[in-house]
Amino acid sequence: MSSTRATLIQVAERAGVSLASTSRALHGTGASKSMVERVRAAALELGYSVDAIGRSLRLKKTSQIAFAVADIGNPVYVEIMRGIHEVLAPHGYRVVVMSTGDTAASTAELMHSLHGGYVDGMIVIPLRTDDDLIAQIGRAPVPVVVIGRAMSDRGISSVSTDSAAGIGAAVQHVVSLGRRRIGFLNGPLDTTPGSSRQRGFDQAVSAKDFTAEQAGVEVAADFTVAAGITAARKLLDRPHRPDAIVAANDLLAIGAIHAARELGLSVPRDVAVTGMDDTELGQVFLPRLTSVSLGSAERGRAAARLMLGLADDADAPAQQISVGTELFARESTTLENLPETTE
Amino acid sequence: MSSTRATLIQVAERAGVSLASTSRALHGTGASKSMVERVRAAALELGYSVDAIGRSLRLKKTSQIAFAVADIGNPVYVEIMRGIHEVLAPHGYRVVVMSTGDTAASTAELMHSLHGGYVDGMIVIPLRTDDDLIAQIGRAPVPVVVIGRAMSDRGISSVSTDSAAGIGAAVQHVVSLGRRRIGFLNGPLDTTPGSSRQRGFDQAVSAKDFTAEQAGVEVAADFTVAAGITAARKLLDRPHRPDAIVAANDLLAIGAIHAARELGLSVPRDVAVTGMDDTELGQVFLPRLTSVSLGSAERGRAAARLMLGLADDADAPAQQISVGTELFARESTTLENLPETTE
DNA sequence: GTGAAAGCGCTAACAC
DNA sequence: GTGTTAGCGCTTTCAC
Repeated sequence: MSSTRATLIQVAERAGVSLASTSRALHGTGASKSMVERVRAAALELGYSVDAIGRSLRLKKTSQIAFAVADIGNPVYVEIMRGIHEVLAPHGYRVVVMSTGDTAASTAELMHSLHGGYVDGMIVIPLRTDDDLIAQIGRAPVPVVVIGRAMSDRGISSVSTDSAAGIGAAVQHVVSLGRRRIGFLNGPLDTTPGSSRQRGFDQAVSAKDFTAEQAGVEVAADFTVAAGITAARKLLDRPHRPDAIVAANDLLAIGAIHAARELGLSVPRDVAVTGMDDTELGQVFLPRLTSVSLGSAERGRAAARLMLGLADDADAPAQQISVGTELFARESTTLENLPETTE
Repeated sequence: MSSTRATLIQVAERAGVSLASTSRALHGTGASKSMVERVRAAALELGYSVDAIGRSLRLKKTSQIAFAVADIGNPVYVEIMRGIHEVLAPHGYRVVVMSTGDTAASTAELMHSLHGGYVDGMIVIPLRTDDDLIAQIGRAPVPVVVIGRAMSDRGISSVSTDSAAGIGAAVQHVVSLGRRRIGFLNGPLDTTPGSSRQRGFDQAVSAKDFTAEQAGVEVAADFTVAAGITAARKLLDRPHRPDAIVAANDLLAIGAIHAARELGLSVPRDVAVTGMDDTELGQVFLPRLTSVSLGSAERGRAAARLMLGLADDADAPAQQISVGTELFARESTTLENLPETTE
C-alpha cells in the first residue's frame, strides 16, 4: 500500500525507449509492433497504470461527472442515479455524488464549486430554483444538465417530464374508480415538483369533464413520509373527508396510508391513495402503491446522454428531452388482488 | 460556460506579483497583509478558483474517497453513505460512488482500478470475499477500509458489527413473545452477511436456553424483496409452518410479509417477522418492521473516521471498530399499536 | 516510427 | 516577506 506507483518515465527507462514512444505504445497510436511489445512488457513488469491526475491535467478532462440532489435518501434519486451510471460508466466516467441542500442558494453555491474543475460536467436536480441559480448554471464552467424542469429556453439542457399531466392521470384514475371526493397531498409549493404538481391538480379539478369534488389540499413540509403523515392527518380530519388522496410522490402517499390507518380507515376501501415516481419502495409497500411513473431510470439515462453530447461539444445548442408518464394501478386504489385477511 | 477559467499565473500578473506570492497569499501562509489584499482583489476580479487537478498533481492528493457497494439500490447502503458523507464532507472530501458487482473477482478488479490514482482511499463493502480479494486489498495503492467483516488480523482496517448476535437477539425476541416454531430466511451463504447470519441462527437455535423449535431455513437467491418472496413461500409451505420468521435483512423480511399475505396469513398474528438493518424502508413499512439495527449510519461514520486516520498516516496499524446492534420491536412482531382494521 | 521538449496548474523548496 | 524555479505525470506537437 505504501509502495509508490510506477510512472511512465520508469516504464520508458525499463523498456529502453523514449517517454513519448512509451505513451504512444500504450495508447496504440502510431507505434511499431515491436515497440508496443517491449513497452507492454515493461509496463506489466512494473505494474504500471496510467495516473488519472497527470492525464487529467494534460487532457483537461477528468472523466468524472457530478450528480447533485437534495437528498440521496429519496429512493427516486437512487433510481435516477442508476440510470445515469448505466449510460456513463461504459464511457469511462465516474460519478461523484453531491448534495445540493434544499435551497436555491445552496444549489447555486454548489454550482460555484464547479470552478474547482474536478468534474467534466454536472447533472443536477434542483429542488428549488430562482433566477440567480439559473444564471449561475448558465455561467457554469462545465456543461450542466438539469433534471426536473424544462430549461432549454434559458439555454440549459434539461430532462423534464409532465408531472402535471401525471397528477391529472392520477385524479382521473381514482374518479374512474368511482371516487367522489378527491384530496391532494402536495409537498412545498415553492419547489419545482411542488409547483408543477399543484398546477396539475388545479387543472384536473377544474376540467369540464371532472365530475367529482375537490376535497381539499394539504401541503406537507417536505417530500417525506413523516411530513406526509402530518399533512395527511389534516386532510383526513376534515368534515367532508376525501375518499381518495392523490399524493405528489410515493413518500407522501405512504405517509397518507399511515395517517389513514391511524384513523382506522382502510386503504383503498375507505380512502384510495396514489403516489408518484413509481419507486421500488412503493412497489413493495403493502398495499402495493398505485403510482404515476415519471420514468426515473429513463430520466437518468436521458440526462446522461445529453451530458455525453455536451462532453463532445460544450457549445452545442441546449437540448431538451421529455420523458413520458405512466400510471401503474395497484392495490392502494383497486381492491383486485387484495387477499382477504383480517388483521 | 465556454469562457476559460483564470489560472494562478493570470492572477499573479494582474496583481503584479510573483506566482509564489500569489499562491501564498491565497493560502494565507506567510504573506504580508498588503500582499494578501492585492492578490485577493486580483483573484476576485478574475473570478479565480484554484484548479483541483493541478493542485492534486502537485499535492498527490485528490480529496476524493471512493465508496463501493454491490448495489446502491439497497437502502442500507444509502444510509451508510450518508454517514460517510457526514464525516468526510467537512474535511473537504468528495465521495465517488462505485459498484463492486456481486462477486469477489469483480470487487478485486475494482480494487485494481485504484491504481489509477483518482481517489485517496476507498471504503468498500464486499458482498463476497476470497483470499485473492483480501490480498488485493492489502496491495492497494491507497488506504482501504472494509465495512462488513473484521479484517484487522489481515492488516486491513475494518468496521464490523456482530450480526450473528443480532440474529440471536431476533430469535430470542420472537421466542420471548411466545413463538414456538422459528424459521430463518437467509440470503446466499457464500456472502459475508449470509454466512455470519447463518452462524448466528445456528448458534441461537442450539443454545441450551433455546426452548422453541427450529422450523426450517431457506436461502434466498439474493438479498432482495423478490428473492425473499420466493424463498419465504417455501418456508411457509412446510407442513410444520413457522409462526415466526427471522430474516437476514429488511428486504427479505418484507418479502416474507408479502409471501405470508399471499397465503392469507396475518403478520404478526399468524407469523411474526423480523428484519435486520433497521432501514427507513422497514420503519415506514406496514406493518412497521421489527428489525435489528446494525448501526448503518454509525458504521459509515466509523469507516469515514478510520479513513481520515489513514489519510493522515497510511502506515498506521490497521484498526478495527465494532458497532453494536440493537433490536427495535415494532408491529411485525408485536400486536401493540396495531390499530383494528378489517381489510 | 521514434525522440526531444514543452507545458497543463499548482505548491514548495530554495535563495535573497 | 518576496521572487525564482523545479517538478508532480502525462500527452502531443515538432523535428528527424
